[in-house]
Amino acid sequence: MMTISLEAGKNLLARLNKEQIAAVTQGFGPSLIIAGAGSGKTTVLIRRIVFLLSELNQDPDSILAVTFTNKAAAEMKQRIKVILGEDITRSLAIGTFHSICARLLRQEIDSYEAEEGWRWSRNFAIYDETDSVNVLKAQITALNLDEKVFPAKQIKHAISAIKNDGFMPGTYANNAKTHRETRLAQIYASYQGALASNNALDFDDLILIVNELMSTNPNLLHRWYQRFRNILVDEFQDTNKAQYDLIRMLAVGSPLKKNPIEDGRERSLMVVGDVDQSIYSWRKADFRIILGFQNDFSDCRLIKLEENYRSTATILEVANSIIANNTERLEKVLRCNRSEGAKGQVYEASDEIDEAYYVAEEIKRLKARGRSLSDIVILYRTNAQSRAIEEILVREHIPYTLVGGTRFYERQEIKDVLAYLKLIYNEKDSQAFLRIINVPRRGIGKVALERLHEFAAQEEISLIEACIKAPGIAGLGAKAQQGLKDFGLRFRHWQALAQANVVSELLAAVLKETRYLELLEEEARATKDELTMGRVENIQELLAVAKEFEAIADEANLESFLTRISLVSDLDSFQEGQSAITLMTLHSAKGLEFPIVFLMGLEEGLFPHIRSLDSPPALEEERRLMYVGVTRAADLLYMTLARRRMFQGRFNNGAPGFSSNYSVPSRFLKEISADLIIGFYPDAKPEQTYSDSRRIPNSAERPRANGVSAVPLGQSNAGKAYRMSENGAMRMSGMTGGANQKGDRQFDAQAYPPLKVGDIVQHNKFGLGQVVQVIGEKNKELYNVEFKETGKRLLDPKFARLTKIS
DNA sequence: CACTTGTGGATTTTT
DNA sequence: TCCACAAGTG
Repeated sequence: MMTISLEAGKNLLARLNKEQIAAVTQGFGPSLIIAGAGSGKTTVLIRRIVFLLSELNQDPDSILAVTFTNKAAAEMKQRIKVILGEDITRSLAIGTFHSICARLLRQEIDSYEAEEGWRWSRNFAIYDETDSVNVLKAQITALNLDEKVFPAKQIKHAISAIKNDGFMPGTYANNAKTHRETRLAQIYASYQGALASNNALDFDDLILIVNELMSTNPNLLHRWYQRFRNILVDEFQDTNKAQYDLIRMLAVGSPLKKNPIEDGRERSLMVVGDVDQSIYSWRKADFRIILGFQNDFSDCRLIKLEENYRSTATILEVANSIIANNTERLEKVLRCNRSEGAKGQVYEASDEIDEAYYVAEEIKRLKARGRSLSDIVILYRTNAQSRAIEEILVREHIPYTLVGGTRFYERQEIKDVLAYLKLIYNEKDSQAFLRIINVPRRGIGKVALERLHEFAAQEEISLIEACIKAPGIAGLGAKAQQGLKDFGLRFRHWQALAQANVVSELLAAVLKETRYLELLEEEARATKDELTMGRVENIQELLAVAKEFEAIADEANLESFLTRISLVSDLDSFQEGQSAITLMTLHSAKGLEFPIVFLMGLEEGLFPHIRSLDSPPALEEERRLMYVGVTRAADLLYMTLARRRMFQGRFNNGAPGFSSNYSVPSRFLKEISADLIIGFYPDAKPEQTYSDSRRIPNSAERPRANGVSAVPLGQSNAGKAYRMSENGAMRMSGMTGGANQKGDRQFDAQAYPPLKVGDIVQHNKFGLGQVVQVIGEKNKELYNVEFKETGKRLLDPKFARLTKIS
């Protein structure tokens, strides 16, 4: 390893400023790096790792580097590999909290037993949002609770929050105060028990269980404490309590707070973050952790990277003038390294179609002026906004890559096929079982499944065993009996195959023997259905993914394949440099940089989002999101808004929180000094629009996406078609047919008695509640009602039947 | 059991 | 608008 230092050492400090050098070359101990947007923190992190290895003589496997996305981890590894070579890079632990914890649990979970006696084994499944919500639904029903009062999705979010705060079911139950908290504790416990019986963990468990292991098992903690002597955490402002507890335990070797980092050996802990870019509080990230870090580690070094190398002076000033309106900040000034640059360009469109046309026209002009399409990104607050711009981009023949939205691994056909692999890997995974037991059709319906469950419970055998013995189940049709038995035996055969074959071969065998792909191909040929054709392609793509995985993975087995795909996001497969513009949400854009940025939908109620308007901290988070968006831009910044926006099939009126047909420009626009932007005249009506003479015709006359035919009318509600593009990112290539624009719909102003704050009301689902807020005016108001059972809810009196009491 | 039709209800961000 | 799920039909 000594050979590294000369070559690497020389370049290690090249082109770094004083603070960056200080961060890279500091000695051991704890440090906090406050890194403003565009201040080169990734470079610092990478060089710091190289410095630890080559100059401070640290072992590669003493390094733990936590990134926010898998993509960031992959990039970091790639750049280190170039400097230090493959062997060393391979032994570095670089990844997200979730992937690192998953890997650790594959080793350690056998020694974990919950208070309640639940256990998991190393082949645990990782449940995604859908799986978790389904389990939760079943539990809520089993507890005889009303799904209307306890909506599974909302409960999932609540449990997630509890887990991210580090509470196990028992602890939470003991601390439950309100009636609802007691109920929640009950649901939490039965949910967790159900996960255990499926040998499954959800995303949050990955971190929570590692925490439990570490804090209850001193030997185990000590082992990992000995190993990870150099810890680096990126995007530290978006760390939650559970994650921070874990880091602190690993750093100090004890679950108790305030221990010094000392064990007679050299250790370091470097966290890097920017309070102004904290945008994940809804995932229980807490930027106050970064503020408290110096207290927890009193000998902490503080280094501020305040030199911005990315953006023009104007763009930085725009960002600064916006973020200056926040109160909860850590003092920091971004110094600019570039010239003034062009002013921010604002366009007030008449509606979202006009807005999209403006962006498309501008992109064409930029291209004509020699800009590459890959230099351009379009950012928006909500995924739903992508639809309007996509349609125009397709129409104008501007290629684009969509990041987010419906992800590859969430598509039906992919989930189906993967469910086979998951079940083969973890036989207890009932979600996987339910998904595929009748896919393809085996003549097994609801009744047959109930019988099967009863039988399995009665005989105390697994569902798979029960399948094999299905001919012995009374009251089951011959078709179902045979179907179940065949499936059970076939399944055992696949399990045997899995022992001796690589993933792609196993996958191919499953596809062949189930005839899944064959049936799909037949259907595609027969119907010429775009959607089905896309599905066939997606499955072929999955096979390619498996093969690629085998080629590059360190351990190319089923276990690491499944772990990996459970934790990847759409963003992770996004590659820069393609000849296409990029579309994504502001959240996805964190950590990325583009020469040209379009921020769309700058309207009150959309951005800042309606759900944030009545909460000052939430509003500050929206502002940070705006700050993140602006600071993605290096050269040019565009901001657009639509005076009228089609929302759920109608214009703003009637949509929650909008009190008029016309939207109000985002307050963030008003916070920008007027001399930094052009095109924004808060009171003027837009004069010329791009779409006046070419409003989108209805779908029948619309141009076809990429030359393929649109979805036939009858299929319009069957879903969306997606196709893979060359780089593995998704592109929407089908259009939902049958849509026609009816224009503005009239409301008959219904006669309902207006309510005011303080009124007590009765709702037939939610029970008694009190109006705490009235939003909007006249016949369009909405009521924020606090219910005894369910808490606050925003209700539209046009839909919700509210009866005034008293 | 599989498929069609109808209705009600919902709307942020994602590892 | 559009999606999920319930109810109804072959």
